[in-house]
Amino acid sequence: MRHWLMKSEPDEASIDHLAAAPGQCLPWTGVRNYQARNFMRDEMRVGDGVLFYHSSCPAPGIAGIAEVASTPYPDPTQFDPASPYHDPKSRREDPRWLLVDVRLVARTALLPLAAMREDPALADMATLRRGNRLSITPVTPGEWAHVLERLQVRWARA
DNA sequence: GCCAACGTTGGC
DNA sequence: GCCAACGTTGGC
Repeated sequence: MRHWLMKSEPDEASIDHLAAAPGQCLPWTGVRNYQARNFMRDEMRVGDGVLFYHSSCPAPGIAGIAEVASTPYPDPTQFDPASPYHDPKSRREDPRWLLVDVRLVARTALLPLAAMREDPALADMATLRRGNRLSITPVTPGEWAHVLERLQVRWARA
């Protein structure tokens, strides 16, 4: 099993939205970056662990734990002209953008970005690297175990 | 609002 | 294929 950090703007999809969703599960819509898409399309498996990260907000940081809850499938928003994620160049016969569903495992206290940066155990985290803008990044087993420990989350699959 | 960093576009 | 221009991300 692999582990991931997935960024979401809480205005759009916060950990609270996830907790309130049917089955505490949401489709990860809106990814329009090929590298992030490829992680979902090629490397994620159902049951993979997810650090749910709040970005572009007053208090950025890890807000909870989630898991990958589906295999990849086409992001419906790419075909919706009314959606901000509409992609007129994507064809239904050959969808450009795929997504996975994500299910809540645990809401946690916020692990603020500043605290992540101060933590030597997280010094090499992909998402903390200079200039990184990827909304989905791999998390190593060590980083995953460390974050769950800090957040006091016990998870059978961890 | 600012700005660094990166990704994408499109002319050539 | 190159690369300048432009757009986006995301912290501050």
